[in-house]
Amino acid sequence: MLQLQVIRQNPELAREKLALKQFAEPQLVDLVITLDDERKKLQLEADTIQSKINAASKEIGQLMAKGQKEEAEAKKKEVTAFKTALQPLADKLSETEKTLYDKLVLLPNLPSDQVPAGKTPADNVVLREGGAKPQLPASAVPHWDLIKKYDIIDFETGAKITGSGFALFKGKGAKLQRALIQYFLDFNTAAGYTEYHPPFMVNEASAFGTGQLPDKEGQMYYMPEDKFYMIPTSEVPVTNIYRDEILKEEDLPIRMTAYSPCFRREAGSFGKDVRGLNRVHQFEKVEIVQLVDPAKSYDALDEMVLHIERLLNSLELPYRVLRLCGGDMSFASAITYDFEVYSAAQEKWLEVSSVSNFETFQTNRMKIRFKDSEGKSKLLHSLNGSSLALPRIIACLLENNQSAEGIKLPEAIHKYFGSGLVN
RNA sequence: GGAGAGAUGGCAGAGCGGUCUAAUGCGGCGGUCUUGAAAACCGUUGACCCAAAAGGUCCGGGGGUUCGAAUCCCUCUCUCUCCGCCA
Repeated sequence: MLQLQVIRQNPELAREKLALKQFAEPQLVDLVITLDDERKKLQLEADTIQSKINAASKEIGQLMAKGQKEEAEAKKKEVTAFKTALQPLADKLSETEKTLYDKLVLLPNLPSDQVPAGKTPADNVVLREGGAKPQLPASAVPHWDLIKKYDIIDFETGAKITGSGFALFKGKGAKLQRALIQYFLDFNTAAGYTEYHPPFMVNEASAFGTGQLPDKEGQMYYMPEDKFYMIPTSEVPVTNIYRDEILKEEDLPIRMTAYSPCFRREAGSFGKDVRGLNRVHQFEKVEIVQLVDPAKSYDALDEMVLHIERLLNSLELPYRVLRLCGGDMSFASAITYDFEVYSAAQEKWLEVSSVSNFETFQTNRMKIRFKDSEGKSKLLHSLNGSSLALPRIIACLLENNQSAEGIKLPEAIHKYFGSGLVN
């Protein structure tokens, strides 16, 4: 949720920034400001009357104590008149507050100055590439063939158990996934992130806090009996750890990491281009989240980007870093870097990580604040990134490392898994 | 699933219709004393709305009774205890 004061300070800039994000209703900015003016006016009027009621009520108490019953009764009548006058004002005020809030919540975050213009993924800017694309033998095949050859992931049985897009990992496949999770968590904790294992379902307040509601409601699995949402990413429970809290400056930055399965309905996005592990309803991911002093959030963002780059380098996968254009960024983000790895057999780049600075957009919803050196409470900045999402990493590891002898895995995961898969 | 108890400021905890602008303790901050520290003593210390002053709101959430609610009533959520079931 945007901070009202930011919009009020410079409505023109807010409208420009929203346009960069391809937001269709920039006039909402003006509506929000009008509603806020209305709210202030009503608040003042209501407070003035309330003040009179409070004073009169106190007098009644004192008159009663002195036994001046008649005077007290007269005062009571006075208060009743005030209350009658207050009622419609109070109703109007709460109605205005609600409308204001409902509109404010519809505004996406403003993109930061570094965000390039553009509407579609084609407009994203490739910042750099790393690693080397492998030369595969002519016999090389995509991962959906390799998983059958080695009998490590079974989509047919997954579909039988649950439905399409649910993978059943088996034998070495199950172990490879577990090994990667373990490696990623170790890599993150070694860099100073505290490990968490959160609940995999969240309540409505948590889903709202990180911005999944109301924006992505249809993308989450929902349990109506208990009003729980299956998490689409551990970002949701982990960031909500500090919801409604005021942190001390010396506790910053907060750096957290968590593994979780991620559940996504992916409604409408299944076409013929999404095969095998490229897009599934349940996947494993290790996430990093930071809560930092606003003055330092862009340094933290750079640090997270480097951290993920180091991790990808250790996996010896060819990758590239993109800065997303305004039109391709998520609702809540102020700036996003995507990491893609090159899937050599599919000859495609696959997104494996997304690193974002949300600035105060999430923390404003969650009221995550800190006391600054002057003792004032200020909103923190929240950031997160995947490190990493498993399925596409597994797809690339299989495809890019296939050979006549089998699949040779990178050194970094030998101690977690072994050196590879043999024919 | 059954029965009961509870939810108050950073923490502990009193208050159970009208000086609650919430006692007290701990913690935090400032000071006195001290070469310095500790101890002791004194002072101070919640959040939110409002440009600010004035004013207002907040004692788990929501609703009600009343001139007046932390306090009474309804309801929801959560926590604890006991019983049952269970990985």
